[in-house]
Amino acid sequence: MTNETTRDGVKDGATQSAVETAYHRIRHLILTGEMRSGDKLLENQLAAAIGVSRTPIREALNRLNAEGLVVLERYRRGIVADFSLDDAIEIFRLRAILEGHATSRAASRISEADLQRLQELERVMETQFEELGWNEHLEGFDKLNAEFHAVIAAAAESPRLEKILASSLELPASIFNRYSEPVEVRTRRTHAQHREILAALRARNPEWAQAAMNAHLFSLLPTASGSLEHEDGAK
Amino acid sequence: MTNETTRDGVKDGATQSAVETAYHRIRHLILTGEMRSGDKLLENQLAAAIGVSRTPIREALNRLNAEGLVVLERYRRGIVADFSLDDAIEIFRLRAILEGHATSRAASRISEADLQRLQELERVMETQFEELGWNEHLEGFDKLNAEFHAVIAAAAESPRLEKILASSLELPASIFNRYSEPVEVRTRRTHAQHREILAALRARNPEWAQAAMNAHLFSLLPTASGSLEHEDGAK
DNA sequence: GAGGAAATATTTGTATACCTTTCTAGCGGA
DNA sequence: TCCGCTAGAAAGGTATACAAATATTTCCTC
Repeated sequence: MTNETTRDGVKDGATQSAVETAYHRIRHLILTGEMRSGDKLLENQLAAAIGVSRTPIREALNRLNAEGLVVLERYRRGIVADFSLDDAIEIFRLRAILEGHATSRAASRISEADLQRLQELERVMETQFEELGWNEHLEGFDKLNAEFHAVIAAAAESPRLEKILASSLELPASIFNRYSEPVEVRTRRTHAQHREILAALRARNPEWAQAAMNAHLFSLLPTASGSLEHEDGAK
Repeated sequence: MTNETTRDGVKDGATQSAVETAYHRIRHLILTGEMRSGDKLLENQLAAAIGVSRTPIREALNRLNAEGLVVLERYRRGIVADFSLDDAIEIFRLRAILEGHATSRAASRISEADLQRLQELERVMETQFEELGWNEHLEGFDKLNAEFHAVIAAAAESPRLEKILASSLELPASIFNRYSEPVEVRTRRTHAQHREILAALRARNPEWAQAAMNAHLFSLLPTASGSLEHEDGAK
């Protein structure tokens, strides 16, 4: 039940390739906010930092470029992509459409094991929230929440849909936190919504499941004019 | 509008990079059916054929792998992806969802120039069909039809949506023709549907436009059991 | 002739060298 | 001071060399 990434599970020795290493390292830098929008991505510098040559670095940057996380132009140095409010809105709208569809399909396909996994994930998220409070639970929450959504996407049994959700519609957590409602407002509602999605999946009710997922995502969707007064004046 | 295909144009304009050349050449080989599912993609062989080194070939193959057109496994030679009937159904379903959404957005955003471009494209398609007949018009049709859909996708003004439609949900024409209804059945209906989509866009009616696009795409969607009896016996 | 292990040939993965283009610091003139 | 220009430096693009792994052939045993 606690298997994280060992799909085949035979041997985890598997010596990750240099481009896999580079890809995950750079992606992590961006998604966690260690590198911010506009930061320069110099191939030599990254190669030295990660300990491989420029070749795998270039391959990793190209993948991240295709996913929209970095911007590459010929002969120009790559930079971390900038996400405007409009970008965030667009991503959430597309996520809602595609993840709603995925949830609908998942409702009639998901296995009992996956349902239990979802319940366990949500239980841990809520426990950590109660124990650690609003801010300290965030790091663990992001990871667990990502798996919660990934399990549902996988249960839809549509490999291209799963891939699009995992690769093309990612948003750095820092950007998300910048544009969305503050964590105090959305945390309790998120947990209630997760429980409702789980209930709809258990009931194997595609329409309900889709609607619940849509409600969840649209509730997080930032709006251009209305809901940003809470932004702190500093910065 | 965009003057693509500037092969060695008279203008000094932007000599295409080696990876762009390789990417388009290989992609064309696959989409037109010159290379079929399962065919081996040897880097050295492609490099020699296209006249560049392995480096840009590898970059092109990686892009095509991300788009789902080729399958790469570490240390194994790449092969042209295989598209099953289920794959074709999945792609058309996702296209319908996303392109329907794009058409809805386009209805309230599309420019007069783009509307005229769509009308012109449809006019040429119908003219060529009348003049060349069912089979001979196909090559030209595929290109014009692709632009018809691309203009609408661009008019939606959602760059990620446009990119997903252009890159992640492509299907080789040969595969499409294998699984879909024969050209004699679908050609006239396709033109009627294009006219309806155009009318809905002109009327700036998002719901109508989305529904018309969905009808168009779902009418092309192959079904697992019902609609393939027309397949000629020679299998 | 079949099966399988070792030897050989191919093929991909990575590092490095070299070329082309962009970036930047410094200079000179208005 | 502010442009504009121009080398020199820096960075990305491509070709090539070499290492690691796979694919194929050879050859032995039965």
